[in-house]
Amino acid sequence: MSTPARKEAADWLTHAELKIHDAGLHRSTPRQKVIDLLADQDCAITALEMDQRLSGVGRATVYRAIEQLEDLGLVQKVDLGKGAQGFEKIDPSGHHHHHLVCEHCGRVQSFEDERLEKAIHRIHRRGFTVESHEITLRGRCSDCARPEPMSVSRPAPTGSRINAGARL
Amino acid sequence: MSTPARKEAADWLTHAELKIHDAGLHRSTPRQKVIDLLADQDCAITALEMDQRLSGVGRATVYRAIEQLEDLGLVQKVDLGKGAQGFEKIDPSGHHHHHLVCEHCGRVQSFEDERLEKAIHRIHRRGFTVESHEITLRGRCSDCARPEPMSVSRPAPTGSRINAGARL
DNA sequence: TATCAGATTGAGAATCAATCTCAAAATAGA
DNA sequence: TCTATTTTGAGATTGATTCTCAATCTGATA
Ligand SMILES: [Zn+2]
Ligand SMILES: [Zn+2]
Ligand SMILES: [Zn+2]
Ligand SMILES: [Zn+2]
Repeated sequence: MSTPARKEAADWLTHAELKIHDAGLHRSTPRQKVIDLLADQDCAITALEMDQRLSGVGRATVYRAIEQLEDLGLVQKVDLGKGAQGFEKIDPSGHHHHHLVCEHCGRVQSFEDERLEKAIHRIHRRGFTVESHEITLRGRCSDCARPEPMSVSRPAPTGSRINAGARL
Repeated sequence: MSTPARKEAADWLTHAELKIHDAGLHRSTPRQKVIDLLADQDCAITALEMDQRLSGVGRATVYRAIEQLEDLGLVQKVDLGKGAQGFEKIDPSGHHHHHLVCEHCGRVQSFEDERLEKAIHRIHRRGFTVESHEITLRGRCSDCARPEPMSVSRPAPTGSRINAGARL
């Protein structure tokens, strides 16, 4: 397939590999696996999930690679709620999305909103150089509509916590 | 003093105590200390910091109280960067601020922007009920202006990681 | 005020993510 | 090929958060 998303992923991969090389880093198999996995994702993935999915790559290497990619401006951390941290690639074109997180089941959706981006870019505070921004909308997805019956515990719905980019 | 901030703090405290009571929770000294401490803060404070500042209150109680207050919609978690989680009170009036986080030293400033709020409120996605939002701008504070000389390590500036509401 | 069911507490253990260590292995360039 | 550098990963360590559960406290009622 050759959806725009797939093209963007390829762009990012090329761009990432170039920057890695320029930084004088070696081209090692374990790190490359981490990069390839990130290139495949449309949205955030946690470090631990990467570690689980990548056989033949040590935990330390996963965390190290993520940190290097962060330093090179190739990936960014995103807050997935409930204290979970995820990482997703930063597209060189600047194209990006933000997140809707269901407080109840933890499901994550992505969204884009041009008006919001404009408002963000208009913000300037003296003495502070803004380099990036993160926006998270919290609430309830359709599966978890309120009002919740006054049950004691919260039987969280099943399913992946991260739902790749349904562009609504 | 009786600044607007101080008044808001008092409002929150009253509101919080009422909600605690309505929820059928007892009025215990340890939990009250947690609530009082939160009422005093203008911006986010970490759970561990609360634990350190509160003598005569067990760690478990601090975390428990925070969770209860979260469930009652009285406090919210905020991402302070570097994986640090903070908590701050939610004013019943809906008045709130967002955060600027220095990627280099971790300093946190708060800001308000009406235009941004308007843009946020205009966002609607079918099947998702937005209940709250979190916005974080990342970058460099004046003390940590780029470009950073190609030093090996990062000598983070000293000082508190959280800088209360300088409304710029 | 006495009583008691239910709420609350906290010391310490347990869990879980993330970081660190360092000897061994892999890489890039000469 | 040779070697200086970079990279790796198993396991130990750290640090934050959660859990456990017997002892204590509270609020409501008699
Ligand atoms: Zn995403
Ligand atoms: Zn944006
Ligand atoms: Zn704040
Ligand atoms: Zn807002």
